Amino acid sequence: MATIADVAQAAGVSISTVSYALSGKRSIKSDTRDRVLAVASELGYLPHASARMLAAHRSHIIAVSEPVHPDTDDAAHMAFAMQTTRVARAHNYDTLLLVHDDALEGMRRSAATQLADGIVVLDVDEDDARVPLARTLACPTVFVGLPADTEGLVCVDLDFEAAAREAVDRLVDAGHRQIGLISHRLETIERGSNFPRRVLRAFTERCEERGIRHAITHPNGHTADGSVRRLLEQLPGLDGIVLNTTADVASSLSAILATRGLEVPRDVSVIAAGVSFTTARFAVPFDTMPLDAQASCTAAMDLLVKAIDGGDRTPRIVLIPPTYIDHGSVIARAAADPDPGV
Amino acid sequence: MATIADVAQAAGVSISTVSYALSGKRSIKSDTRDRVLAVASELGYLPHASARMLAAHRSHIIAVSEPVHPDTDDAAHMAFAMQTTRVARAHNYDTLLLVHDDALEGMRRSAATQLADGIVVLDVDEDDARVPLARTLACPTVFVGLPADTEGLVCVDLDFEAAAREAVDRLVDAGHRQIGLISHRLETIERGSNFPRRVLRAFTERCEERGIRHAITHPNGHTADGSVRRLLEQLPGLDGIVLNTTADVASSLSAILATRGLEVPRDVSVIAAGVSFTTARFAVPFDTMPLDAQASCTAAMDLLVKAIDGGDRTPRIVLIPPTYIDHGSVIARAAADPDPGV
DNA sequence: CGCAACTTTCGAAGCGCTTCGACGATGCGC
DNA sequence: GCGCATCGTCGAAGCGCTTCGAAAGTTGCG
Repeated sequence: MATIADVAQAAGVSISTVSYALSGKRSIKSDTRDRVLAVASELGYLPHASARMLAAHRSHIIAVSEPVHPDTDDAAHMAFAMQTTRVARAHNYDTLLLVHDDALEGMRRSAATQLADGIVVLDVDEDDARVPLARTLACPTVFVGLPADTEGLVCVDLDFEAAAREAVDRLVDAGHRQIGLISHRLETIERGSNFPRRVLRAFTERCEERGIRHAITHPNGHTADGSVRRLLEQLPGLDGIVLNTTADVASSLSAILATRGLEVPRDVSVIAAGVSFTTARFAVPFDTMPLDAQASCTAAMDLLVKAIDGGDRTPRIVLIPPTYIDHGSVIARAAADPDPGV
Repeated sequence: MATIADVAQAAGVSISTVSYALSGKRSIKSDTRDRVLAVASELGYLPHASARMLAAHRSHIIAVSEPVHPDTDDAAHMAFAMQTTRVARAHNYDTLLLVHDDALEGMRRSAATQLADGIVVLDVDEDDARVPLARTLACPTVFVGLPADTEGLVCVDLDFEAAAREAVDRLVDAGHRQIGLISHRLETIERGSNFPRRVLRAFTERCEERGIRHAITHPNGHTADGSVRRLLEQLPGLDGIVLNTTADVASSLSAILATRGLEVPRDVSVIAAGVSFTTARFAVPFDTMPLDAQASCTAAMDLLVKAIDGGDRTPRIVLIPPTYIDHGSVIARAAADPDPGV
């Protein structure tokens, strides 16, 4: 491996000149700089990572805390971890994956040893133990997801409330009058996941504001079987469904409605809101406002880099407005509002 | 952050004594050592990662190359990345995630800058560009998966051939006489994935050795719809199915067979071989020989650590024998072999 | 009692880089 | 033509740790 000393010698300049030529932190005469760069690339010189870290007090590594519970939705988590990594690279950072069963230990260690310049916390629970920990760490930290107490934190998340409201509004504006919400399994919610509750709350509020009959159900297995039955019991004239659930439940919905003679969108309109899978490949693709890993991770990384490089650690909550993707699963009903609005 | 100098001063010894007391690389009188350890934990001392790396020529970081193609099976990949990380921690290594679109650049960089002590290459293609690259790197590398040319490499993989043979044997021994294989989509195979071909080959060979009628099909969508139709065309008396395909295709199988009046296992026995999803939660759970991330990653990490710490870089191929998990989806047929064997 | 052989601890030399202060060389104004 | 600011470069001081060699202090044996 070539060192900076090799480059300096080959280019006939001092070590510091090479360093400045490569970093651009001081001006170097352009022909000297060109010579240094040429020699460096010829020798295949790349600075030794730990030497650079030690001298510059900067590791260019970001730790990603991704805990894994039994009911973890692997595909969704993967997307976030991958996106975080991809976005980090765009900022010239590498990512260290922390999945140790004790997520706290990993965060503490990578902060204390200064292995990481910053931390991204994924899959945040309502009452997440990583929240109080982050408050004690000197290491800049960004949460992707909203814990209950956000005091002093930097958080990024999809605006689930807005997604729920928009789903209701779209259905109501298109003339729907009996709307059901298929939520996540109760165990998921009880385990502490936060966003399903936010959707529940906003859904209920908006339906009530608009004076619409509504019902909520939680699947108990991995299909929409029981959910559909319960919704129809409560809303015999069910004409709209909002989905905020898992991929397996959502993908089973059309077939299960079909067994009751209901077709999407002919009889029932469907909108997925704040879901982490794509509905495009379903037999009947549903309109969706996805929980977009790319948007969240990009915003989170911007904030993190700003905190690391710019020293701006102002606490803040960034809610990402949902994007509506139309797949034709919502149609206007006979009793449609004369002014569809939106 | 406390440094080693702080610990030394507080314990009234020299820096090197602290270092040896903590590393155990030289003997230190036990009461001195205890005092040092006590002071260190009292001050919450943890060695500065990059200083340690620089001095010890060891980063305690392993790079994990996980490329992402359009048809990537996210959940399966996640499992491997997570398992690798977990196993690495057990060896006191952290993992750096390399998912940059140019996987080669990441490997080259982390090796050249000595950011990583070793590399784990996941999701290996038949003709993987990372193979020739690894041969040029000084950094110990382990492949999880088998490329076409394994010359000089260290590779770990499930013994897919054995899994395919065992599936055939189990079915034949239980009296099945017309066996179909539902493989992966052709585009996946053409993209370069290796293991589907190994399964195809071994399946065909074994069926011919045992003189059994057989057929192979590739799904073209995300359900088993067309596959079942094609198999039944070729094998009207189809009584056994081997699955080596994706989760969505597999999970749709029972329902699709049902539309033809076929029930598992009453009419058709099913075995999944070398699949990366769990069949336990299917409506009808299938017997399976899973592609087990934990087994592969553990074996890979053992080899990698042996290469890093022990300097043993002998090329070798480790094939992990499949484990058969019985869920009752195979039953004996009328024409059963008098000696079920196995 | 003296010397060899340990045992225990220390000092100092790096690891390869960044960065600060300084120094000679130029350019400019008066 | 002299002083002053600016430019381009260099030397050296770390960053916090590991590790080698050696210096004390101890023990054992002839």
